[in-house]
Amino acid sequence: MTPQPNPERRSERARRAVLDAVFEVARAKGYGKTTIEAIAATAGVGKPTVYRWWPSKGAIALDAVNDRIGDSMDFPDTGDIVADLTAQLTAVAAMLTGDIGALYRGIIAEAQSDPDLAAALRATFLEPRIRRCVGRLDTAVAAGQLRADLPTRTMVDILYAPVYYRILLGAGPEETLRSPLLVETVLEGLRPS
Amino acid sequence: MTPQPNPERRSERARRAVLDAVFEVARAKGYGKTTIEAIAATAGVGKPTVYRWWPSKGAIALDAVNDRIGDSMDFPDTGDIVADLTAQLTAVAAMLTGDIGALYRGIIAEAQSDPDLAAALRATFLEPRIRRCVGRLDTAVAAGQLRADLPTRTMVDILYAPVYYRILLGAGPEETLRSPLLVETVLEGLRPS
Amino acid sequence: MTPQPNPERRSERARRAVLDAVFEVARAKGYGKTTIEAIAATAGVGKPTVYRWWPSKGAIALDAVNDRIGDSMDFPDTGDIVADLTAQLTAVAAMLTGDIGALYRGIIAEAQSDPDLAAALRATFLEPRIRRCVGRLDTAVAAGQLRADLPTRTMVDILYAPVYYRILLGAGPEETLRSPLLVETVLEGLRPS
Amino acid sequence: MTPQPNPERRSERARRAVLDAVFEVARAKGYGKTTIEAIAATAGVGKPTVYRWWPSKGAIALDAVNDRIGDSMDFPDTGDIVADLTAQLTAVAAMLTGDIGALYRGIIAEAQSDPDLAAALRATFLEPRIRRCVGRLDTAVAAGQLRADLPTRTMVDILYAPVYYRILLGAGPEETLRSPLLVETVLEGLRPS
DNA sequence: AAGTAACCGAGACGGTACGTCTCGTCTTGCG
DNA sequence: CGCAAGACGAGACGTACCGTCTCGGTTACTT
Repeated sequence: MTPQPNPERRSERARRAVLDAVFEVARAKGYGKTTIEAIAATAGVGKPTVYRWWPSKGAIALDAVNDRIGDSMDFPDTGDIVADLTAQLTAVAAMLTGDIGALYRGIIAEAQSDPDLAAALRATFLEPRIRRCVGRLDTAVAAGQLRADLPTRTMVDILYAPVYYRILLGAGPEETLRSPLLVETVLEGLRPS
Repeated sequence: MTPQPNPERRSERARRAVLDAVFEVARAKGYGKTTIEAIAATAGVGKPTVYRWWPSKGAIALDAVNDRIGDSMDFPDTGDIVADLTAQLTAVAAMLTGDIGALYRGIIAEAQSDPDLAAALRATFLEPRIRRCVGRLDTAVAAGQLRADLPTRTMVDILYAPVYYRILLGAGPEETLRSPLLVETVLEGLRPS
Repeated sequence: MTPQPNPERRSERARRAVLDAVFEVARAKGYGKTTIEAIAATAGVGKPTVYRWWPSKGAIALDAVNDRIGDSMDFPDTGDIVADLTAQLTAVAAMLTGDIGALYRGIIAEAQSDPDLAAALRATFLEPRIRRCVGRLDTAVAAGQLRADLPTRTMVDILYAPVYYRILLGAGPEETLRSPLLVETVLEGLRPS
Repeated sequence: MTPQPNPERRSERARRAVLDAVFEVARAKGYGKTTIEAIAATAGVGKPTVYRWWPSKGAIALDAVNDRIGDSMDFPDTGDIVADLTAQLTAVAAMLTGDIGALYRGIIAEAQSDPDLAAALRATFLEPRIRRCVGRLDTAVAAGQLRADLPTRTMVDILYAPVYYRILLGAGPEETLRSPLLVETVLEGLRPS
């Protein structure tokens, strides 16, 4: 979609170095004060190399987050939807308060005024995870564990929303991790009647 | 806390001009590309005047938003908690998708890497409104309209979270305004058992 | 002519620092490898300050040369045109082989593909000096020391040309300073018949 | 001297394409804005091929000028030294104001801060031509047409200098082509007494 | 005729400097 | 003494070229 140079000749070494560097710089100075200049310097890479492959700092960070998370946040399926959701949301909340979360919150912030980044965030990060969650919830609905008269997509929103809300609006980690309580409460509204 | 010059001699004209200018510039170029330089120029005000009274762009925007909203988003109390919450959340969602919302989302974004701004956002904007909401919910709990075994503070989080979540993670306006459905669903979980 | 900011508010400190820095950097690394970046850094001045007042490296160098030479190369008038010209041309040749000359040759080089700089070089440096030389030659013509059937302007060209020729085409200093012999020879052709 | 690859295997096609390209690019954008990148692209040649055979842009241009001029500027010998010099200098002045001249002036400019290029310019271009001129002048001296008490090498300097001087210091073409007058005047000083 | 060496095109790379933009501070009159 | 105006030091921005370095591919010699 974006007109890039020949990706076959791309240097894997440089790609790795940049993705690692964005974490390192963000840890040292905070995401807001992270500059592409510093990322390039830390990675031992020329600035044009960075700009050749990524359109913005946020795009680098998104790549780095995706790369680091990989499939490690896959959705569990033990048959118990409450336990699965609690486990998953706790993992997400933990992620959001760690190193990766610092980057991730920066990405969301930057996406507020960068539509391309917002689209990439949805397409490469949110949608796949939402879809997997939707799949798990569909199973639960089929098993009669959740009400059937509400789109599972909407359920996902209701479940994840509090976690993001608390992180982005500044709740401390301890509060965030009360999420088990949240899950149970929200699930009250999702029980089959 | 911040060492400012004598506020009694402050020019009200300059204050008004700056608060109006931040809206005008943000509307014209987007919050992300709004610079203090442009705000000062549009306001017909010297840059030092801006820096004398506000520590950052976000602080100006927060002042402007607070100034413009005033008490207009006060919480209704018709006795019907469902109607009141629906009305209030719809109003919030509408605000977040308009001119003010653009600024507001910018403030939240900037607060991700500016702790001072995050604190100011909580202290001058969120907390007062949350407290008013908590008050209304306490009344509803007392009236037996809501379950009593959950802190009303947590209820507020669960109710508002989906609105913010959808706005900040890029749902379109149409989706956002499905919030009445959300409210009802969430309230299912808050009903007294 | 060039639209600059208000020159009254210009910082004399910054101006001096830049003019000195161009000499220092050129001495250290050669004019060709002198960058505006290095000039600004050496001067302890921001790059925009440099670009605010000068359009190019050559323009800075030209200012610096003019500033340093000042009136020190004024034309002598002892009544003896041969002695005066010899003195003057020797001084020019000496200048061209020293620190100032290194810069000056760089300016001439840069002017080859920068018409604005070429114009500035003629207007602020060459023309005033040529005019003073013409004045001296006119006196000599009036005194019958030089032929009257040749424009004194052309005489100036013929007299100065060999000095520049040797410097720019790479003659060493020793050769250049044979200029007394050159002057005498050229003057043979300028004697009244 | 410079360690090059086996010249026997050199691609004549690439050589020609580069020498032609430097003219084309310089005509289109001016010598100063001519880049090796553009030369290679215009020539349809890889950058390493250029760098393999030439150390700098100036070296390419010098090769191109030498290649294009060839022997076409050979010195005439009609027996009349005044006519021969006038013809020759007029031809040089004409060359210097044309396409080749634009390149040539660029080479001289670049040579001011590139000693290798300066040396190559003298060795491959200037010296052979000066030597041929010296030969012609020696003949004239022997024929009693020129004074014998001045090294003919110096005479060459005095004769060519005004042409270069006017071109390099920015005199317009019309002035430059007054060179016949110059020649006569200068020759006054070279006549046998 | 096959093998092989080296030049070729293409173009990504680590860099440097460019000229611009915006920051937040400092300086200078004006009211 | 706060104000407008705006120059300043600082430094990141995104771009253009630099000169180097792989890559395959294509000659053109060697065996």
